[in-house]
Amino acid sequence: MAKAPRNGPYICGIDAALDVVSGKWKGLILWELDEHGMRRFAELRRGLPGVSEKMLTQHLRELEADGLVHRQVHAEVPPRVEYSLTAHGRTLNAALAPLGAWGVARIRRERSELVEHRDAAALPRP
Amino acid sequence: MAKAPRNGPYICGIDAALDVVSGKWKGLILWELDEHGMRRFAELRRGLPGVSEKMLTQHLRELEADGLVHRQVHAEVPPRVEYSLTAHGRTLNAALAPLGAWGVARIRRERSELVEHRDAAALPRP
DNA sequence: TGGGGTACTTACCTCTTGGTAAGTCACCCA
DNA sequence: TGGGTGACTTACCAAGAGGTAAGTACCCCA
Repeated sequence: MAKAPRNGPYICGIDAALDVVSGKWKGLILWELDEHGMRRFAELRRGLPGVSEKMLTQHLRELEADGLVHRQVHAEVPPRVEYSLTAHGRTLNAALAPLGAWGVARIRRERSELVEHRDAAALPRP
Repeated sequence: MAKAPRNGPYICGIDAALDVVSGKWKGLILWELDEHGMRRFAELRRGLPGVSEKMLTQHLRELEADGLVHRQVHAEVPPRVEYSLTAHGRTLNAALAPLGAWGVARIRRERSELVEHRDAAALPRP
């Protein structure tokens, strides 16, 4: 149940969107599914270095409950389960794109600041 | 210290952006500052129904440390402190805008589903 | 017979997030 | 003299997010 009643009512849209996206691996899962279109459980696990099986299933269930991810079970042995984005999931990812670009720019900015500091520290002492 | 080393390294941009935005009131604070341009501490507190003073100061400090919010102290009595967005804060808000729109659409969708369910429940039993 | 793969579930534990309540310091007003 | 304002800080506490480790059920391969 994890986060059962889906914290509402929301004050604004950001609020509502952050609610479904917040969770340590949710953004990465969405990104991974967007990149590959369709992924099996173990593929996702391998694609997200450090995720535990518990959190992966939990987040996938929440994303499914929120109508962002589609879960298709094939009645085979060994079992095969395929995850993909729903139409709503794809619109969410599209809305997330500018944020991702901002994040990339921020990482670049931070890294260049680090380099400046390192260079400053490397200067000979007067 | 709150979240001291700013969880890096990031796997992708979404990751980095969500890191600075996640926090119960961060999105609302950003939105409030974007709407009004400049706000005093008590104005923000009144604008965010339910926020505690502790969380408001903590979030504002983190946003300031992340270079998103500018904090101007006027040496007066009683003290006056004004918060506003930096250039980076404004670009973040711009990147957040599509997500906000998505959230609004989602709220509308959920509400209409609720109405359908209510109407279905209100049908006369056969 | 034992090891590995698939997709999970369950129990337990810890660390973080956020809430409550109170204290602070300087001033102004009644 | 006491209360109110402004912008905080501090101590304590509860809920929950997320990690670890083990168990499940079935099959294939060496």
